[in-house]
Amino acid sequence: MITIYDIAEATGYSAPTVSRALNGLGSLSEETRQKILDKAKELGYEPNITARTLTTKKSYLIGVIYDDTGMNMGFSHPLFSPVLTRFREKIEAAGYDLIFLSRHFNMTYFSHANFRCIDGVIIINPATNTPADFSDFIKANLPRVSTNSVFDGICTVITANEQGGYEAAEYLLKHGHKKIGYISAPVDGISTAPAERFNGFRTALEKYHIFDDSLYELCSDWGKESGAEAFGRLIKRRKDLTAVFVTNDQLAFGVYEYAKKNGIRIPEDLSVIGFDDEIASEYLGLTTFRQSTTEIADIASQMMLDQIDGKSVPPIIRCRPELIERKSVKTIKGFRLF
Amino acid sequence: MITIYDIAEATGYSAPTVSRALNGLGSLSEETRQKILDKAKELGYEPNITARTLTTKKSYLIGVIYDDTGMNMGFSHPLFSPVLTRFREKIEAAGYDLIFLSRHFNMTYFSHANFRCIDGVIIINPATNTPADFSDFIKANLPRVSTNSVFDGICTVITANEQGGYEAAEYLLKHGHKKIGYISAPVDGISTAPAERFNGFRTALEKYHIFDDSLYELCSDWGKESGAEAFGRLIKRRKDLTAVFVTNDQLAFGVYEYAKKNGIRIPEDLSVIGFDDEIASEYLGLTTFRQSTTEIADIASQMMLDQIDGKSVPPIIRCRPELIERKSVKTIKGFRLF
DNA sequence: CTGAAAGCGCTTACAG
DNA sequence: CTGAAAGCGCTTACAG
Repeated sequence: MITIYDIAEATGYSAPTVSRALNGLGSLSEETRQKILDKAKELGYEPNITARTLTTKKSYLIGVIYDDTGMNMGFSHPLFSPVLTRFREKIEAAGYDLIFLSRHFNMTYFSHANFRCIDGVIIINPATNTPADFSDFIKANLPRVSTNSVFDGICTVITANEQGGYEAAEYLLKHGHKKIGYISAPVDGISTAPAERFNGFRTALEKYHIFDDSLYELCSDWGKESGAEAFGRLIKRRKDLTAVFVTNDQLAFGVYEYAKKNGIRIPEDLSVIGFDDEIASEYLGLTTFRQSTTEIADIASQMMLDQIDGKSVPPIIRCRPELIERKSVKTIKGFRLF
Repeated sequence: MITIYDIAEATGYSAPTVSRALNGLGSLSEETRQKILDKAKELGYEPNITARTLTTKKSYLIGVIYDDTGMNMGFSHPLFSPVLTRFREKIEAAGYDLIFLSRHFNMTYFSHANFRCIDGVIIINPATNTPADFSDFIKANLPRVSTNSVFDGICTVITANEQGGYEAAEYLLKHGHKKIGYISAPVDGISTAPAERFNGFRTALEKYHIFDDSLYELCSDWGKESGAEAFGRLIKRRKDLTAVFVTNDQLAFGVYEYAKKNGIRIPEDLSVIGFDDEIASEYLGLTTFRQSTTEIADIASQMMLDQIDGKSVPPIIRCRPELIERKSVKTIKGFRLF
């Protein structure tokens, strides 16, 4: 391993001077700088971030909080996967590297962050088995951004879920539906999305005074089995339903399964709208919302870099989801709400 | 930030003694150790890996080579996603953290690895735009493992692709097919899978003297459009085909699309076998192979830890893929090869 | 424009 | 069983 001392010795300059030349800092004569740079190249010098971090406290490391526990999708998530990919691109282009934070060996996310001297943290999907606590990050004023859940004191870049819910209801209303159910993913304090989407949905229905509580059904988890069960409960209670809006596509897949087993045709007998636009959704022809992953990641990385630069950032930024029209919604003729 | 010097001062011992107590090294009296440990806890001491790495050259960092360029799936890949998830679990349980390696700022993967003082590297999916060169890793004898492509000098844990190809052909033969096409993903020197699967396939057909070159069709990339085009070329040339084995499910999806557009029914008119078992495959009823991602990741992490421990590891380990029977293969009656 | 000194937080021989 | 010394590779004031 070649160090700045090797370059210092080879050129006759001191280590600090070599350091300045390498970093383009201080006032050096052009000649000196060039000599040092040439020698560095000749010797195949490679900087050592570890040593630099020890003195500067800057690691150029961004911690990623991503825990699959309870989700069981690995990195194949319709929102998380593209957000992580794009965020990584942007953050690496700015000279930072991504490292996964964990909670092994009695460490908390925060102690792990300190252990690694990270410069910032992105919360994509925290573990849900034990409540994640981010207060330490906030107290320490570590640059931080969240891309899926709203946490007080953490700049959150997230889909305009309420608007999505409203648009879903409006879309169904426009297609002539009046009896519209809502199947919700768990409301667990981790993801705020199910409640937000429901709020928008409810607001739209209340506008026309057609909302009532028996339209709402809650799932125990985010998987399709859970969606099938919930829809079963819902349809038994409300046989008059012509449409259902589901928090996310996985649950909607469960509705498809239940429908298939029970001879309910989609969209002839039942219209469905989901959320997420998973890969399989295209194959099913499911009308659903696609979250603006590129926009979310771009803004999140910018918010991160801004905080690192000492700038203040807004507490929350909403990105509009896009309705992907396919063929799971039927138009009911002879009926017009608007 | 609390350092060992703070603990030393608070307890009256020296820094080296504190270090020994904290790390459980050297011969310390139980009393000393306990006093130091108690004080460390009381002060809220957290170790700093940066300083330790500088002296020990051990970072407890494993570099991940994962580049989406040209693949365009982000982290949502049927093989890579679960392998990365499981590998991460295992490696973190052993006290290591995962960091992504990139090639930004004129860095090579290797110089980035040195920059970060990583202890090992896992190659999941290297960038394909510029040929990745791993010779430096090998020369430096850095612990290394590859989970998708075979590189000389790098311990590779990979699916028994040839066996998969053989089994696919055998399965189709057993179901009465004799005219079986093969649609291959690009043979580009990065992924060895397409060629390996083809080899197995070819071996099986040659055994019964029914292989000929016009059964083979090569795709320009791994996407479904490419698969549709390739199948178009193939079926025009060989109208007698009753089945086709496709390197991977994405390409097989293209076959489905082409078939749908051209009134070819699956499996009535055409039997199809894919590889990967993507999520959408289940919805299509595609018979395909599932790679043993858990096994691959478990072995890969073990190989990594073994190398870190100075043990030697085998150059290559093959994991058997599992055939997932669904309904894309028809049995041709009245014909028996075996 | 350049260098001597000191320090970042930790560990490793070497003594005793 | 414990400590004084030195070093890992780099950067930051402080001088001149």
